[in-house]
Amino acid sequence: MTVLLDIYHELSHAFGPQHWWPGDTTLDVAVGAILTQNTNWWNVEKAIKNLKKRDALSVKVIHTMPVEELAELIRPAGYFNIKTQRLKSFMNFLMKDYRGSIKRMKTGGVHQLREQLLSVNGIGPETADSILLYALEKPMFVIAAYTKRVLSRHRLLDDSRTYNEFQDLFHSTLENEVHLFNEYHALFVQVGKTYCRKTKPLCDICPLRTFKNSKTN
DNA sequence: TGCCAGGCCGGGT
DNA sequence: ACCCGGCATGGC
Repeated sequence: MTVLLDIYHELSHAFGPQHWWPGDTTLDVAVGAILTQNTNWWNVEKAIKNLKKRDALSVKVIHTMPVEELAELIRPAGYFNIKTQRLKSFMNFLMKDYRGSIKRMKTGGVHQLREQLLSVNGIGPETADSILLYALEKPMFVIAAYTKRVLSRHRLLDDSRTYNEFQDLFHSTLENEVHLFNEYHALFVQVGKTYCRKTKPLCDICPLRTFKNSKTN
């Protein structure tokens, strides 16, 4: 019925299950969401590995650790000075509002949680929604640069639309289900990386080429 | 080699 | 309300 659901099925068929953040703890996911801002996931994995090796993937340890030491551990993720501050801000928030336990966020209402996350310095809409969806398992659709690019390349929604307008499109035309949103966002990243790069796009063999100019509502 | 990666902030118009 | 420079490592 809806084009967006058809696109999901096409991507799912083309790429299969994405299983982002499988078996990771709630905190692993949230830390990963901050570290991966404008950064290749491969670099983030090295930083996460460094943290785990030092038993530093915990709210209290990151909260307490000297910034120089933390920066050194997450260096491979890039922007390490700014991301050190962002991790610190996030842990401050968890200590202050949730007594240092991110799991305590799970009982909260999704809209209130989103506002709280957005108020943390260093957490914007995509990072907040990634934490809500992948860490707290709330049905919040995540919009990435790839999501915008893929949809605008196919003339389904203009790239100049805002984050919230892109998000509303998914929230209003799809069932708000965690599993669907989880897979779908990951699939947009996958198809974007494979066929929708800024330079050398492969539009002629993209699995979504037949959806060009489709109406989205 | 240069460009890019699962953004966000702060200062300027 | 936008627009833009800065942030930084590692892979292709």
